[in-house]
Amino acid sequence: MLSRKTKYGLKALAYLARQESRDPVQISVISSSENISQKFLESILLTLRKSGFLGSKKGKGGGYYLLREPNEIDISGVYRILEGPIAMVPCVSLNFYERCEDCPDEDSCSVHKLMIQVRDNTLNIFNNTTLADLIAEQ
Amino acid sequence: MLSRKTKYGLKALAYLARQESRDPVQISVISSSENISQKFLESILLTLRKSGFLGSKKGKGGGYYLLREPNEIDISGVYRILEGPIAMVPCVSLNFYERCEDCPDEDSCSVHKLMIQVRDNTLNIFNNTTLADLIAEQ
DNA sequence: TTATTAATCTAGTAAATCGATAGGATAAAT
DNA sequence: ATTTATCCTATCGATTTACTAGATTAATAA
Repeated sequence: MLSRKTKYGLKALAYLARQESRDPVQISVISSSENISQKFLESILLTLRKSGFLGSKKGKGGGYYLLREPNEIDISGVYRILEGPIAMVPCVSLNFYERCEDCPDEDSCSVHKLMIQVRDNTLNIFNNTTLADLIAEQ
Repeated sequence: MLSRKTKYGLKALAYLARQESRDPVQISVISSSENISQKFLESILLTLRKSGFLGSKKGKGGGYYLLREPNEIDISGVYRILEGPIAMVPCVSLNFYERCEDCPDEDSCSVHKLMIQVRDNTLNIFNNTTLADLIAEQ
């Protein structure tokens, strides 16, 4: 299940991608447009700024803005920052690998092989979808 | 992320599928073979029995056994019973649909379209993989 | 300089979920 | 009657989730 954090983060990024200019947009504007708790969104946008997706400006006329073009920001990067591993089990994760304590041999594990398939499929979608695709009409 | 419950459930089912006969296998045998807490596995197998995947027999010589052949049990059914929805957001779930409070219009939601793609891909794998595939060599 | 504005940062918190565990009830075999 | 093994209910500590409070800092405008 996708956490609200990730969902809200993607929606906020899509909102910023839809703007014509790259001028700063206030948190309050995004939160009310997208029906997201302002304080919660605050922490999400902060995370996205710290990880290099967004820039920010304080004070009057301040807010958040995209640092790259929408077609240069794919979903996998955002997902990994906000949600964590794309894989359903740590033992098939490319970026967050951990072995399972219960599993003596990954290669003979029936669940392992299945989860690699799921990971590859999801990764394929996330790697090949950008913010520009998210906001495309139709 | 896949819960341990689902992972253990799949491993236990795969274990039973690997047996040559359909004679009952005790929980303790499965739990020690697969390194799963016995009490936890107990509750998982009970769930699988109640949902029609397993049969059981009490007393000496008792245990759990598959009610159908491994190639007749696909992953999606098991996953939905143990884990819940296959979709990453309730608003794209086929079996556990719920609308999002924050979303005025699903069709124009950028996350919605993305999550439908992920669901379709995962569903495709789960619908077309059976216990027989899980235990196949190589 | 001062006031205003809006992001930054630290902390905390209620509720839900997860991964178990305890212990007795029930049914089947010897 | 005794042993065996599932059935069932209840509980529990730890973690995660989805927030909220409130003070601080930086940028702009008066």
